[in-house]
Amino acid sequence: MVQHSKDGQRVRLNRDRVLQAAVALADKTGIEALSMRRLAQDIGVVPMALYKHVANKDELLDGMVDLLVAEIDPPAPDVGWKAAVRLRVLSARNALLRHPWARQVLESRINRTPAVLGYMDSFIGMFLAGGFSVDLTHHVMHALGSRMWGFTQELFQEPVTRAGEPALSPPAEAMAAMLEQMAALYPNVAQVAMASAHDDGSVVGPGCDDQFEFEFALDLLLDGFERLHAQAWSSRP
Amino acid sequence: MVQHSKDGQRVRLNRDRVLQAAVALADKTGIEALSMRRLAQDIGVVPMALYKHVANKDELLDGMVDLLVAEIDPPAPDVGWKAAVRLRVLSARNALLRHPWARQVLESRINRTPAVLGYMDSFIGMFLAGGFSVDLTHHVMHALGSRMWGFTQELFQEPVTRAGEPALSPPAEAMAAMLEQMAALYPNVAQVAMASAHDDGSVVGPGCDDQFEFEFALDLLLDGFERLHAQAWSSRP
DNA sequence: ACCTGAACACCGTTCAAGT
DNA sequence: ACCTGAACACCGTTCAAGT
Repeated sequence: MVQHSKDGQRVRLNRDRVLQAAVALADKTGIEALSMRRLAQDIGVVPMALYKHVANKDELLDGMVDLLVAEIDPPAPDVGWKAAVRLRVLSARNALLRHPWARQVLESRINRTPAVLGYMDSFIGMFLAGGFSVDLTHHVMHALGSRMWGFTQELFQEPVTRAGEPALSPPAEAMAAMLEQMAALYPNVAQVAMASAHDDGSVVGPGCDDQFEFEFALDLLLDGFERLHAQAWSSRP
Repeated sequence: MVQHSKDGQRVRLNRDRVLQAAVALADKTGIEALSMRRLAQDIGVVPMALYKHVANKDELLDGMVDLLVAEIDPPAPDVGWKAAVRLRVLSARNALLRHPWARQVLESRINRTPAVLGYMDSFIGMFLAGGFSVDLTHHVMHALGSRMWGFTQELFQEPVTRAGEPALSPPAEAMAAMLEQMAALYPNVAQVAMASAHDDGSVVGPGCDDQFEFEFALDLLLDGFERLHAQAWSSRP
């Protein structure tokens, strides 16, 4: 993993190399396996060498988020606020799908680096450019919440499969018995799960189309925003 | 912290005492400070004693979530689905405000203990009882997402103040200078922040009414659900 | 200026031994 | 049956020393 230049000399470590390596490692092994020591080992350097380029692990994580933010598309020009917001949120979502660690990192910390503030600023700008009042924009941003980052908490989330381990599932009969017991204990969960499983033909698993669910909620909110804007809604009485 | 019965004998440790102590410790010192070793010390027992009552730290966290779920009110009878859902989500939110660690714990793991599944089941039951199709209920649950747990990612979240440390803020002139710089770099953020600060008279801080923002988004979604239900919306073409 | 080694104060968890 | 002590394989980070 140590990078060498043509003449065999070590490439000098710098902040960007550290952050890129951290993202690559987190992508590959998951966020729990990302430690300063493991990262250093991956780069081919002693743990303490990292501390010349990031102050501590928190700053490392901030830097990783900054790299993620840079992957999100800028607002599309001339498509109207609604399409612009929609496209951008879906672009953020795509960035998140490429970096599964990002959701947890975004959720577990206050993110106020210049890159993050810049993203939020240009996000707010889409509503203002669409003629939204500052007041409505404020509340609408809150309503979007984590959707602005391309995620919401998933309801029927699958267990995180560590990179490497295969997700081994119990044999079919055991599965059927489990389902039966589930249906007895949690009839409503079962009903919803059955219905969506029937739709897409998968018997096990929730059989949800994540993308559909995400856009369903996103559009509900966007439609709500549109309605409020049309009626010149204000939070002030 | 060691509990003794009247005759001075040690009260026998059990799973519930461990979980209660864990919740109390997390409430008091924050989730980062909750370690098996620290918890054991708090209870007055050697670390390994805990492992007779919880398999590992993950199970401890699951158990803590179960205690939280038990604090959420059951569905209110005879008020209609919309009021029932609204009340329950706000009850979940209150439970979360009492236990600041819960949001992170809920977000960082798959929660599928019987207590959690029971909560989800009865939550789904509110929509079904309101005449929602299984299909619509399914998507509506996804749209609620983490709002079902009483939270969404807060946009302008304050830094977490560790229990104990005072939140010291820079002097007023430094603050003003910072705001000016902020406004130059992130004009849209500044505009939104200024407007809401003006509303409630606070100059520093975002000046958001969390409760208002939460209910704003919640009601947008609930209104959207109502509209879809009224028009017999289905995800199947 | 940048990297290193040794050390400190922590983790979660195992195992074999105590009562 | 329940608790203990010692040990293992990890953490993030400090400090003083090397080149």
